[in-house]
Amino acid sequence: MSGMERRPTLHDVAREARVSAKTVSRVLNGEGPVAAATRERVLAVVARLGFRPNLMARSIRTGGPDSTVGLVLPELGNPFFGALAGGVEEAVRGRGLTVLLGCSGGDRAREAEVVGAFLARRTSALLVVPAGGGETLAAAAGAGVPLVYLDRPGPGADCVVSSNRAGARAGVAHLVAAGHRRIGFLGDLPASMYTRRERLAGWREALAAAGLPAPDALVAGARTAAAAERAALALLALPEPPTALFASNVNAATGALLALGRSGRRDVALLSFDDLPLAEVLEPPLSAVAQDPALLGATAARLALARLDGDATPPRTETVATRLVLRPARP
Amino acid sequence: MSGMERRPTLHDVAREARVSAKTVSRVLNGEGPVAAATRERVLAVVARLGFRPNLMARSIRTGGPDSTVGLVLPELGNPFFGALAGGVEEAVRGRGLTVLLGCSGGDRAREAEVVGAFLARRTSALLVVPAGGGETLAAAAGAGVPLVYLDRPGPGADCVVSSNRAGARAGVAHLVAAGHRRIGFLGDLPASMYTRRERLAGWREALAAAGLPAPDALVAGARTAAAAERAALALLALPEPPTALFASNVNAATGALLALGRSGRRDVALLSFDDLPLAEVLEPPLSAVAQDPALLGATAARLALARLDGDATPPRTETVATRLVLRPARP
DNA sequence: ATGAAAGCGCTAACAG
DNA sequence: CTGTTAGCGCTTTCAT
Repeated sequence: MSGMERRPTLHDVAREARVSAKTVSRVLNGEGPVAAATRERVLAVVARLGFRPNLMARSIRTGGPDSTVGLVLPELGNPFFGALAGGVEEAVRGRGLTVLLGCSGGDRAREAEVVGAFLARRTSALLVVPAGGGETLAAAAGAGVPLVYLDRPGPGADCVVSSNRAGARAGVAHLVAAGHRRIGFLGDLPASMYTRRERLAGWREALAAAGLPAPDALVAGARTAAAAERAALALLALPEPPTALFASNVNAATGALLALGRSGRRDVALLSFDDLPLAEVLEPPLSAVAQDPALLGATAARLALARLDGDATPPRTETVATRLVLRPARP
Repeated sequence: MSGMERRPTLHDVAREARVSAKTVSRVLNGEGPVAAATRERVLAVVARLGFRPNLMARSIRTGGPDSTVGLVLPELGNPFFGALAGGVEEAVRGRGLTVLLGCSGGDRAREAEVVGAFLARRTSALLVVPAGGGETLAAAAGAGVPLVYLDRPGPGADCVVSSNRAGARAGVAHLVAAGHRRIGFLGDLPASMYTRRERLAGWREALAAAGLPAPDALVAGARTAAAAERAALALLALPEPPTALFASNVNAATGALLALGRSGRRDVALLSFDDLPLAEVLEPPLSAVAQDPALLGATAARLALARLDGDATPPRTETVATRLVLRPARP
């Protein structure tokens, strides 16, 4: 009964195998010439002792960044960000990198804290859904760490976003094509938010393209589903109410569905930005402008890896296409 | 134009502040007595240089584990696991720990790989939703690293699960109380899965308690929503079809909803295990046995932290309560 | 083909 | 109150 022993080190292996530490190091890294017999012996001891090289010690000595990628998300309850994290993890694993996960809660101070901790770990790259404007991020990451803004743009670094504007335009255009002339916009709050702004612009563009007015009275905002439900009801109570609603995010869509469901109204069309898992089983099925969060994450990872590989071109923005998912009424 | 300079080290700070490295270290760690004037001077230099202590170097020297917690999930697309990760992150942040995130994809080999990488980083604890039986995990974590199984039990370590059986029993009992005598069970695959087994047991218990038979004919399994839809239709086509369905997970619920929706049947009751975001807006609203994934994660983190704090009691299993969310039909 | 010594950035253990 | 020395586990020189 030995209790919990100290983890074996490279030197332990060296001693047992009767070689020098450097030789063990060589075997482990497959570098330099090593006699086949020696290698066998070393490998045997490594296996017997269950030795695992200490990655931190290695990083320290080699001086390079650690084999982690920092990912900072506003929250994880939202499936969108979960899927995004999955995309990052998968894209990064092939390179032997591990994801360090942090939550900002949408708060700049916490974001700064998390980023600080990541930088202290010498993360090799930083992928961040910026909580604020991202100014502090740009400063922090000046230290030669590739930075990629996710989902929303920021200053002085690469950025990956969905085609919010074009997607919204396509969605609203579909409602227009179905004959609607007054289409309400149910947006996020605060109204200054990047994604909300872009999607609202798309709404305007689609209406303008059809020669329709885009009165502010048809624009409402809410942060929660409950608030969105009230906002939707308010829109429908207008003297000239919309005949269709464009819900620019999941909460807005949920609120709109609640409003329509509870008031029993089946004469108002609905289309949402960001697809819902149960959209297909709703009555009527809900059409949506679907994003691809996993691809968003994977793209950001790819961008960061390119920077690690020496890409020194000016910061660029990549746009991930959205897809209009039409779900006709059931027979 | 300096390009990217070397990150400043503790010695750089010491030199600029005209003190020894140890003094800077003391200031940074708030340990030992330091003259106020000296501390100010050091702090000023730290700020000016933008110095951040290298956490890896510190870990190496102190010999203790790294300030990370490894979390291994089967997938991140599933909101359940996203929320779980959020719970872990939040519980662990207070202790200054960061989450290392890995995906096993439900594959034991990949799981072993990820766990190996985490161990090499000297993660201070391991929280794993085990892909297989967890035998390899128990062995790997023997190395004095606290291990907690999440969502499903495993050998030789702590474990946190939902009250699958009692939750399912309560859900089915509710259907029974509503007068149903033939209640179909729509489960996960493979049938040997822990959560499926437990939920099926709950189904049986509820029926037995009411003196009702629990024929195998009423039990069906599926892995995807599409397959669950077919399975549900098959159950409903039975000579003595069920009048209610108990969907034991999200995919099963989705499939059942599709089956009922597409076939236009409104005479079959449905209740699901694991709540759906849009359950409230469905027609009729869907009642569910809700899990609390964030609490599941937080509980696992708490268990692991206790072990880090020296708790050496035998492994224990904590059960996180489920909650029956009844959603009456709308007026 | 192998090894000895030095050192990465930091802190523990002792001075003074 | 502050500094010196040594050394964590590993890799980089530079020898042999």
